[in-house]
Amino acid sequence: MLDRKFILENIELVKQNCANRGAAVDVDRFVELEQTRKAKLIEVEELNRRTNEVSKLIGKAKDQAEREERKEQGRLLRQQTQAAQAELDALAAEADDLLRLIPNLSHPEAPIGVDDKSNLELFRSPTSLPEFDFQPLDHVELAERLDLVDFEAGASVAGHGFYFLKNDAVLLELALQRYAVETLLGEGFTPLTTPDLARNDVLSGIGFIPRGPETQIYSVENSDLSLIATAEITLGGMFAGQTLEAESLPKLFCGVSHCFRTEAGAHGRAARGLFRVHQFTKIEMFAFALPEQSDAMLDRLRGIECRLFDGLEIPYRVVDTATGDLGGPAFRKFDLEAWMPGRGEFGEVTSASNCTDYQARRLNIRYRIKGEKGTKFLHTLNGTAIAVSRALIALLENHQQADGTIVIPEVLRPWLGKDRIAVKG
RNA sequence: GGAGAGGUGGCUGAGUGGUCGAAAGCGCCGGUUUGCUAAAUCGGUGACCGGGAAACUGGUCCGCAGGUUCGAAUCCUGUCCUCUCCGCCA
Repeated sequence: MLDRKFILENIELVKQNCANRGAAVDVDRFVELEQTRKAKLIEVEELNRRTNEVSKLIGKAKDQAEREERKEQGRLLRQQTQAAQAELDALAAEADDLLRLIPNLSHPEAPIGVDDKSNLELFRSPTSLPEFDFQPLDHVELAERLDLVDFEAGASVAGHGFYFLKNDAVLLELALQRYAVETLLGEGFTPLTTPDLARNDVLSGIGFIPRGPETQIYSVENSDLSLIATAEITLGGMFAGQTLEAESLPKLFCGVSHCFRTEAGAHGRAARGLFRVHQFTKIEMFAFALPEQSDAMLDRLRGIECRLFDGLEIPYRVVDTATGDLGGPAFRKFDLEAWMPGRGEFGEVTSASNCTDYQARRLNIRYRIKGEKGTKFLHTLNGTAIAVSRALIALLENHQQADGTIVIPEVLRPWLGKDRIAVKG
């Protein structure tokens, strides 16, 4: 969320930003609520002050009569205080609900537009698009021929959108994980396997809505837990409520986790095969940074994503995400879209976001500079290293050969133990 | 899952109804002393929200949420977490 004071001082800017992002939030109503809230706060504090004053006097009362008289006075004050406090709480809750709906500010260079059609292509990969002298297959057909994925079994066990990886696809998943983690270790990231569930207040701190008709999240009945949609949730939640030393920043983590998404309302749209599934494995990068570090850190995360896909010899383009497509927390977001021959178009495979202090403020993650008074909110960033299901699509489809085999890129061979996937026997 | 113990400031740790935002020690910052370092010594040293140009000042915070009371770190309830023992288990 944004700083309440900042909103009051920059009402027009915030309204314009909401419009650019397609966020229908009543900013004026928030401003009005916030102003009455402040006035009420002063009133409550004054009542508290008087209540405290009276309470202190009771201990020093000279005799029983005076004591009783003051107690009565205290009782009356308490009633008034409680009433005022209740009004304040109601105002604060309503203002807070609105505040949490206001999206982050947007980077001045982010393209302005209501949806992904306004995304701006920045550059393309050194790997050029493949030229096939045969009719390329899509990953579903390839997986079928090579016996790599069992969609039917997935559907019968857990429903549409679930799948079993099989044979070399399993080795590929492990190889991709290992490749990503090794690369990130070389970059100074601390590797973590994270919980696949998280408390709902962590979810909403990161910016997800755990329950409700629009939710993308599976929640666990009779508990405060949900299945995570990304390790961004657990990694970001690690330091909730904590104050870190400035000199310990930036902190870099890579998380290995499963991701679960209901994909409510997304059926039929590019839903074939592994593209839009309810569960996948992902290696995620997460950074806790000082404000002055976050711009460069976003470039760094994007650079790592590019290098990972360069190593996989997969063609892609990098886009600067338009304001309307940023979601709530991101200040700026770069996506890598890999070429997917089966669809004949680019499909999102990774995403790197600078969320500035938006998540940190919700999760209350601060930093302290040695020798300076007070604390400030740090910046959080996240980026996909490898989302296995989508990386598999790009890998299979781009590296397919005329003879029906898949050539494995050099970087995965040490982990896979072979240079080619072929039909068995 | 069962039985206990406990969660207090950056850390250790006192505090069982008022003068407690909280002893003491450590750490940290500053002064004095001092060839240098160390030691000694004196003083300062929590966070958040608000008011004020500032000095300063009001409120809130002793895991979290409620309750009792004029008044709660302290009493009550719930909850989360940690530790120990037992059971179960990959």
